[in-house]
Amino acid sequence: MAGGELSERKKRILKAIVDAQIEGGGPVGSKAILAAGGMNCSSATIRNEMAELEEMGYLEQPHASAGRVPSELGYRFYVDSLIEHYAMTTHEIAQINNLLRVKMGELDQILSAASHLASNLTNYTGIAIKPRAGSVSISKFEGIYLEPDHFILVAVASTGTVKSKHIRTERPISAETVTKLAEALNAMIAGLAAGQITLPIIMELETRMGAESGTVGTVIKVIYDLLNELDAGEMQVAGIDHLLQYPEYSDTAQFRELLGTLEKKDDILDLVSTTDGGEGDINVLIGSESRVKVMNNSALVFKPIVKDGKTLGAIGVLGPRRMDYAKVLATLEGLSGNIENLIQPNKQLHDGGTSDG
Amino acid sequence: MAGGELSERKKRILKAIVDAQIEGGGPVGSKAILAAGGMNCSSATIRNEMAELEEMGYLEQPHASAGRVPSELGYRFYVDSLIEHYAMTTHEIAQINNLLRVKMGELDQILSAASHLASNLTNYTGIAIKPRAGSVSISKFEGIYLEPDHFILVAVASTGTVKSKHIRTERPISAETVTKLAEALNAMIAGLAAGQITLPIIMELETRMGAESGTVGTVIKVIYDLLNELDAGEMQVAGIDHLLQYPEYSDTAQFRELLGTLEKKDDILDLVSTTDGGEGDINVLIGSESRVKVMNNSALVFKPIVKDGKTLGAIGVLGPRRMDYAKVLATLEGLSGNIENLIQPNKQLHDGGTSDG
DNA sequence: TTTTAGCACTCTTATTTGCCGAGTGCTAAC
DNA sequence: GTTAGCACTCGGCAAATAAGAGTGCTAAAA
Repeated sequence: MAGGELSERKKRILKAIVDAQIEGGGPVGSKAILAAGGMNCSSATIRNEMAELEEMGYLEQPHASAGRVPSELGYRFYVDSLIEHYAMTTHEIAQINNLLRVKMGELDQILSAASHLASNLTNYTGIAIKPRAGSVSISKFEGIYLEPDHFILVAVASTGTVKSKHIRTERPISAETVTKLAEALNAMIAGLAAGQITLPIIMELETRMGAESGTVGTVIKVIYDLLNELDAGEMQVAGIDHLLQYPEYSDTAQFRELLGTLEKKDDILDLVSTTDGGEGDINVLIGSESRVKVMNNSALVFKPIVKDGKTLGAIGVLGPRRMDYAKVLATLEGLSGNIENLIQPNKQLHDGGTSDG
Repeated sequence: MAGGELSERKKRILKAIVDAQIEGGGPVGSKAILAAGGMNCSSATIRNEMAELEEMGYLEQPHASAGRVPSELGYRFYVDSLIEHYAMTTHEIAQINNLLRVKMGELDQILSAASHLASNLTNYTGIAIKPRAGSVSISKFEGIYLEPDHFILVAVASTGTVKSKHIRTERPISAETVTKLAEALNAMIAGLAAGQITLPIIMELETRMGAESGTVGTVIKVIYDLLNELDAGEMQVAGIDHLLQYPEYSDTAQFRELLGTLEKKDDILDLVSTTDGGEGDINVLIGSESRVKVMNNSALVFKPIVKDGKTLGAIGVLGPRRMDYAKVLATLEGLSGNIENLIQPNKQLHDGGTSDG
């Protein structure tokens, strides 16, 4: 892991192999490395070195007469120690700035736009996530009266997310009752996580509503649902089709499984929600490091979006294990920086007086 | 088209071919039809009939020494005239009832659940759509004050959809101003489609807000965005992975295009929004009938969800051209019936006092 | 001790060839 | 109008062959 255990030449060879892998595809042999340049020795020497690198676990050989391929450990070492800084083109930078500047408003929309952008800039699959969280609460309630038996409950979550639910009552209620209900909820339920809404609180709520307590049961159930939805997180995927351009996804059955995993969302949502490489750092999960078996020859890179120390979301990229890490890392850094600027009210870069959340 | 032009025996042969196609896959020959039963003639006669059916355009021959395959016209005739009623199993019915009964609340969620269900019950891809519409308006506004420079605008659309936007103001405003703004919007903007919000109206709105008119410009812009989002429709896809089990999607490049189309949403959203086979009827688009070229060997079946004569959404199924139309039609009928029950307040089947929208 | 050149060997991939069988269309008899 | 029989066609499969890429090893050179 230290990296010091590899001679300079071994590093150079490993890097050459990973680089070739990233653009090319197939296994790479000793002559190809020589041809790539930067080596002042013969192919025989390179062969010897490669044999040693294989023994150390950095390389693998698909079969006896093929070239070498980096192992998971090889990629890990590359990402940790050999990666070069990728300089985004002005065009790429402009794309990030433009799209996100136009998009304003909800974090959902920003994340969604960001995942599309991540996908298009990198040619892999983009992912936008609102992580699972155990302790989301609702900071503000509001009721919107529509008809005598129909109103809407709007809830602003502690994360800033706004959710609403239609509620139909069995007995007619008035607009005033709805207002009163919202006030009561703000007084009693606001700030509580799902687990903290206890029976005594509900009973007090009913007392407070007095004769109009009929809907309290329904409303509480709706709030539970709301909090659960909020806790459950969200995930959007963009540009899955990009993956099909890479031969590692040409196995239909395997790709189908991956598609299923992406649709089910659970696994990846869990993964991102529970993996934290420290405050807002980029995470790189290579192959089996992700614990999701269908992603064993894929890599997932993601970066949390943090505001005031709270993780509000994450954007990521999913691609083949041999993805262009340098480019992906740079893109995600660029995107997340932009997003965090957008959502930090203090740092707001005003453009035309529009605003955001 | 009339169907009368086909002899009873030709119909039976065509039906046998389509049926075999639906479960089996490959082209079907005269002997296979004979083996399937129901024919009281020899394979030679069947061959003769098939040759005629091919000449009429109902069948096609992939190559000279293969069996026959139904043409688009063949499938069309099958769907229009030969299809048999599919009886859902009690298990299937139960699944529909259960899942949709538990799910309550927003149409979005119901549609989403329905598309998943459609996908799982049919083993094709499920689609949930809120169609594009040119004339969505907002029936009710509400403002939620959060901080001196930060409030939320909540809008209830004429379709029942609730949307919200965070708004940050340049100058501090009070909670009362937010309330007043919402009232003014309800008085002046509610009920108007995007195109109807004219300058005079905006100016009157500013007058009405008097000294606090500073945010009107921002708010109007947000409302425009809101209306555009509402007009643009929405689309969700569930169970794309199912498609990969069918050999017609084994061509990676082609499948990739289809995936792209499903992600872009535009084409299909347009298609569903502009195709109306009359009030709430099921639409069956086979192959090139859909005008979307990547769907040329697919079929799209969808059913609008109608409430009070207004189309609020649609659920559909996308699969290979040789899909099990009988099953798909039955499933969509079952689902849509259930959904419409759920959203018709008059017909509400109460369960435990919870409610829906 | 390290590096290099050379060579035999291995294993994959692509291509060719030949064969089998499914299915047809046609003709002639029923 | 229907059926049996038969020659013919064409795709798919499998074995056989050829080509190539890359390795490991040995022995000589630095």
